[in-house]
Amino acid sequence: MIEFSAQERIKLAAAKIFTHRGLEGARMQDIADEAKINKAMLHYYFKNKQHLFELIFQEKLYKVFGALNSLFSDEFSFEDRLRHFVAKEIDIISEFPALPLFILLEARKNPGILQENFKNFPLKEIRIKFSEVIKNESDKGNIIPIKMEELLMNIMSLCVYPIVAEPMFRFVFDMDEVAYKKLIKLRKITVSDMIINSLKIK
Amino acid sequence: MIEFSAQERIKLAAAKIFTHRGLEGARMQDIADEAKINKAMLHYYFKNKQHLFELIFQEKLYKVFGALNSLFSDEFSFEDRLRHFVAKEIDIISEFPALPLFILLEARKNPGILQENFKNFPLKEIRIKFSEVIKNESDKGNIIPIKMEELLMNIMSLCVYPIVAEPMFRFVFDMDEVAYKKLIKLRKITVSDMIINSLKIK
DNA sequence: GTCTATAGGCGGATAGAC
DNA sequence: GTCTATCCGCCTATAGAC
Repeated sequence: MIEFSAQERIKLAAAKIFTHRGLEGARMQDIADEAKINKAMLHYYFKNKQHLFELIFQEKLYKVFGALNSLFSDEFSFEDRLRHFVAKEIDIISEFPALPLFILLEARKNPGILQENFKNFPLKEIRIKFSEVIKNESDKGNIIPIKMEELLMNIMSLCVYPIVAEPMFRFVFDMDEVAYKKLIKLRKITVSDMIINSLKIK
Repeated sequence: MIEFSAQERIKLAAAKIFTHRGLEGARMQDIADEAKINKAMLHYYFKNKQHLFELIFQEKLYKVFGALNSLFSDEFSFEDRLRHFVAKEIDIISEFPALPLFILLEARKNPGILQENFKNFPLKEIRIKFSEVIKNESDKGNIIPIKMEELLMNIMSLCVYPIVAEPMFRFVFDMDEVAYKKLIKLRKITVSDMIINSLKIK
């Protein structure tokens, strides 16, 4: 069992509380309890609640978007890279199921927050690269032509939403946690299959 | 222009503020302002914040699930009903884009809330009916066999997530609001096509 | 670095006049 | 039914002892 420093424990605790309850819903006392630390110490290590929040927000944002890079590799076929991306995205979101919810809620409350926390990330390059990859594959006759936006949106939706919406789907389907986790794991295959199938030339 | 009573204005305002900011993020003052009414009047018409919140929550929940019924009609083909359901779901969510976010956030904070607010809704019957419909179609050789859970999850994900995640996708794709709305509208067709295509027997 | 005690403000709720 | 004034508790933040 690795020991974490106070600072690390606070960050882990803050990530958990903020992602589950949002900025307003989170209580500094709850973060302190979770970190097994005195409430005053939060203000010693991090100036204030807003400050701590922004730090966590930025870190999580980078993590979610970082997975996009697995779409660009020369070693593997386009199909393999898609399968890999789907599996990775499902793993990342499964680790923090409330994370997209948290990011989206904050982005709706504060429309500029994505820009502010994302200045150095090469989004434009990723867009261009991914468009090129798709164009390449369709020029070679491997897949139908499709807009980068539509494809990415479909993949993300099929991967992310079932995890984010676990409480709702489990309620609708009357499933227990174990059965649901199994279903999500299975989706690494079924979602990949569905996406790849939709790209096949008829 | 129709005039709304104070009570109606409060409910509309509360729906807007709660769905955008969540229970703790919402300010009674903001709801009052939005309803063009005095803050004290909120407590005259509705006992307190919690009370008002639960009312709105329940109403919205019924609306989201009500759409499921369009999957069962004798007049239309299975394919047509799927197309209709997709279009309806996209319309409902577009009207209140933050609604699923709000429901999911609250469901994570308070796991029992769905049960509590949903006692009289015939979820079990809907599950059974939908399974039967699918079984029927696959027995007739119209579609591949598929689990009710998987199909519904795919449809909901492809419809709901792009609307819920508008701030994020617009940021990633660098799109303005008009272009994004157009893209979503187009999805009534593309999502239906994708779903129906995935059910086709090869 | 850690903790206790407390300041200070925000926001939900209510009293009471009209 | 409507509004103003005000109360009060909760929660962030800080002062200050150790």
